[in-house]
Amino acid sequence: MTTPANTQTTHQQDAILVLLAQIPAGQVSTYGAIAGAAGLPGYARFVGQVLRRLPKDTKLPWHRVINAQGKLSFPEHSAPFIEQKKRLLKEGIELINNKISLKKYQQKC
DNA sequence: TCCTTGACGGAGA
DNA sequence: ATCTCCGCCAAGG
Repeated sequence: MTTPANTQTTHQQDAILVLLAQIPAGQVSTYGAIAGAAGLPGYARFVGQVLRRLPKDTKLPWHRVINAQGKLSFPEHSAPFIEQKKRLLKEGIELINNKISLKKYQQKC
């Protein structure tokens, strides 16, 4: 076989994508929570990098991932911010002052 | 190989 | 509750 060099992070990336697909509509998760669930505590930033690399036409619910503060990790005037907020509202997630109540919407499982 | 960047998180003022 | 600073880790220049 050809030397499978980079397997470690690649495998973890796949785990992150799987967890992302696990998030049901109407609920959200945080970068840190996904990282921890993937067995990578403290890798919140890495999760962000993985999502950033997702293709524009991905079927994965990337919009259900927010930061630990319950807010969207995009500038309020940016296009992705508007798009994410739009999708969340469409799923029945309530944003109060551009903030989401993790208490109510964060996936517990 | 070193420095900078980034869809983060948490503590402090 | 808002803002700033520091620590975290991987990827890119």
